[in-house]
Amino acid sequence: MPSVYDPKKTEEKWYDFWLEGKFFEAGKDPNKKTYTIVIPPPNVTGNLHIGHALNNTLQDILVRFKRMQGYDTLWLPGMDHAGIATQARVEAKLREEGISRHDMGREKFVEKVWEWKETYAKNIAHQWRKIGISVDYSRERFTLDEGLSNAVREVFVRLYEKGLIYRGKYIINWDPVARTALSDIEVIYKEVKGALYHMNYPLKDGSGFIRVATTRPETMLGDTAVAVHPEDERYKHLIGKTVILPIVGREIPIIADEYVDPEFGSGAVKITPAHDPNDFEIGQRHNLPQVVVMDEAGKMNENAGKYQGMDRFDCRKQIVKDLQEAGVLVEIEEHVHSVGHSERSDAVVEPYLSTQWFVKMKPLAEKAIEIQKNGKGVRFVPERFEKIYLHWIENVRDWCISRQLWWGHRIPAWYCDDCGEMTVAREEPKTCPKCQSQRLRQDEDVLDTWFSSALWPFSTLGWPEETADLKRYYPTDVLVTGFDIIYFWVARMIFMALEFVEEKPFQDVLIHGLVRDAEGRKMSKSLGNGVDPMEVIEKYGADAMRFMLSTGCTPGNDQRFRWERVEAAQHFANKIWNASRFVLMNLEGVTPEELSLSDKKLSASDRWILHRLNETIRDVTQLLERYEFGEVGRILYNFIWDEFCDWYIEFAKLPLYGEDMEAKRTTQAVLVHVLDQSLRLLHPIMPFITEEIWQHLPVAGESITIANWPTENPAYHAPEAVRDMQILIEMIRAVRNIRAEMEVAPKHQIELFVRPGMDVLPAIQNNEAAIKRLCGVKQLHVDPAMERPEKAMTAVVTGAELFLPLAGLVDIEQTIARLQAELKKLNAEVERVEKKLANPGFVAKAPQHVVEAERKKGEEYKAKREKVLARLAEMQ
RNA sequence: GGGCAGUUAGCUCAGUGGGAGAGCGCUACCUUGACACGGUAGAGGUCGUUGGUUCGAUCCCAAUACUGCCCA
Repeated sequence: MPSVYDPKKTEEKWYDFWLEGKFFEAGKDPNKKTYTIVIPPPNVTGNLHIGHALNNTLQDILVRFKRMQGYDTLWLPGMDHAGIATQARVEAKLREEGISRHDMGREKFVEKVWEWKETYAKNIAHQWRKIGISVDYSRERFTLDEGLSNAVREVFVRLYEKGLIYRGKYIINWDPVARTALSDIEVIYKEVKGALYHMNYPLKDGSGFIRVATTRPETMLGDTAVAVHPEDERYKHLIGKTVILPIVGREIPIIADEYVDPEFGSGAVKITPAHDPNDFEIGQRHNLPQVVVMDEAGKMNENAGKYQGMDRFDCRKQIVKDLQEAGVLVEIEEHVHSVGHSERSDAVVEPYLSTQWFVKMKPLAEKAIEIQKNGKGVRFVPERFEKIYLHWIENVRDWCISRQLWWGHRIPAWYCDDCGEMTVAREEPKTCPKCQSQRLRQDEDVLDTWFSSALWPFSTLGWPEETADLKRYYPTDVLVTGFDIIYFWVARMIFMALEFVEEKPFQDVLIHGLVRDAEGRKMSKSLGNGVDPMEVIEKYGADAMRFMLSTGCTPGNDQRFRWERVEAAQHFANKIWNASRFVLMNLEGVTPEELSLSDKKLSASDRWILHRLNETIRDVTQLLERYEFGEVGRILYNFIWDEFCDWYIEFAKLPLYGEDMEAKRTTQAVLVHVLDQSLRLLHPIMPFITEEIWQHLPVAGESITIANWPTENPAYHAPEAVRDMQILIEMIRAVRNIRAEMEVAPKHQIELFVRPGMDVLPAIQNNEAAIKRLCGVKQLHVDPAMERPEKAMTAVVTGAELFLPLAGLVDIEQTIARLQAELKKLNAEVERVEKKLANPGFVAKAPQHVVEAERKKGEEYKAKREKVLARLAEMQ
């Protein structure tokens, strides 16, 4: 084994090994309990970003953990066709070649997208294996594959038949760049500096004018009324009168409607029913005409008169100029307001009147709200996200599901060219059910991508067929995802599942944060600050990346990506590697039988590390159950590095290099056991390096991926060994401290006198060799009754006094200074404890064990202080 | 406007109703038979501010300031 761990040489090898062994395939043992996760399907067009790496790592940790615990684990992989995103990218590519999708036609274009899909799906699959995820590829799904498309149709038809899907002409959010409708949540509101334009609309009777204000003056071309509040004294006399719409010349009425806020602007508003959602509703109440003045690309249409063909923003400039010249526009006021932008194209969203398909949300939401409120709902981790979810689902509006795209699930509705009848069906109808005509046309639109994603937890398991997988693995155990798609995805999966499978889709939802850049900014293409997980793996290995991502944060919180942290994780991997090298190098000629721990005589350090291993097993297991990955990482890091490597291995060198064969065997057995168990505990986080090392161990089985998860062994419970080790460690540190202060060369062996109390005497006597080795001591004298040596450096530790007669080096001044510093600390501690114990409230009300602990501490501090004072008295 | 997070060592972040922690960085020493991606010893914080609850608050509660996110 080389002295530096090289992830590149090992990672690829083991992933192939795992696949060949089919360790990740579910369903091998019907007697096992199941543990199921469905992967949040990444968009098929694109690379996995560092957020996917985090998301996948967390799931992999859970699945590997449960697999080792003996569950029949199914982690089901798959990808999403990502309608707008994918289509936009393929269109952009075609545009470079000077082709539009309309040139190609629908069929050819969709074929082209499928080609792209194949390329990118391969790419993502490759990235999955690099990250090391333990998914069951035999069950991989794609949102547009046949089974899932059947599920989509089934759901659509059933909802339609129930009256929960309808088609109608409403104001929707229109993306003029992607030229499609959007749902409410695909609109992102941003604060934008704009202006409020005040205009005087002249009354028809010549008696003056009425002032209205707007932020979108170009929409005035579509005005069909002016509205005022019915109780507004300023305008009461004008209700029912007519104004002449400037430029257009259309006569429009002044109407009264409660919706108008008399406080805002002039208290009178222009009404554009075809270009504003509120105006649309007012228009419906008052039977106003709806004049659409723009086309699908955001250009002014034939209803815009001389502005026809102009872009909406150019038109705004021109119309402002014209209105100013006409004396209609009387004031322009700076105004900050929030403007909707398309989540995908970032285009300013246009409220637009058009015919679309909708899901009626209230009845679906009700079920979800009900189970959540009576405690049978989904458990959100962290809890606070439940409120966010509930608030949304309680206020949800109908969902616009039709998209004017070609890439996606085509809406299963057909129109008869002869009688106009619409048919919604699972299979394409041959003839019109009303007039028997064969001239049927399928609806051109496709469904919102999230419609199919909403079915993911059950459609991937075979629904609507009652498959064995669906029976066995549904509902899933946990969904792991980011808070940014709670509305888009989590909420929709829940209400769809409740409607169609009548059971919630997952027990828990684990919400994680974003991975931000080192400055805390969101990673984005436009900033170019994204981190490619493949680059991280290339440089540091997947294990280091996984350790860094999964242990770098608290649940639900964002984290910053810092290369130094990946480097630290890499160093940790290397540390484990070298500790393992040490163990393996010292096993020559040992048979696996000799490594059995039973009937071995254990030393204090053996019992100590085994006791600590027990505690580590307990903590890691509990923390994983609670999704506390950050704590798991820290605990394993500290146990392996600070306790196993820094102390146990150093203690182990003595028997390993010594003559006592029995002691040597014992140490070897403990080393192998602790290493084996540590590797298992670490495997879910760092799968590659743990498999690599584990396979070198004499106790290894087929694969660590299916090795048993460690459990506590009560036989190794040894709190007294912990106490002994604490004393030894304190002593060793004190000696090293003096050596460092006195600049004693590390190679220079010294003489050490120890005057222990009777309570610590056995611990010291039993470990004299270790003390000598770790302190660089050639002669060690231990005697509870010893006389203080002349001219010696002195230290006081718990239960013992140390004397170092450093010939020619003893510095009285420095010793006094150090003892005085120690005295100062002890004084402070004693004072703090005594003050506490002097407080009758504390003694009376604090828990008994806390008071006891304080008393004990106080006594120890005082005893130590006495010794320090005695030493000082002798020297001064 | 409503809601939710965060504010702890130079930096990035953990954490706990009872003696403040890690990684990186910094200082000194050390290539000691696993590891310089290392070892040993150290320096460094009135836990945002102000009140309250409590025997005791960095932790619980309230207010407040700043930062960020979500919703309208």
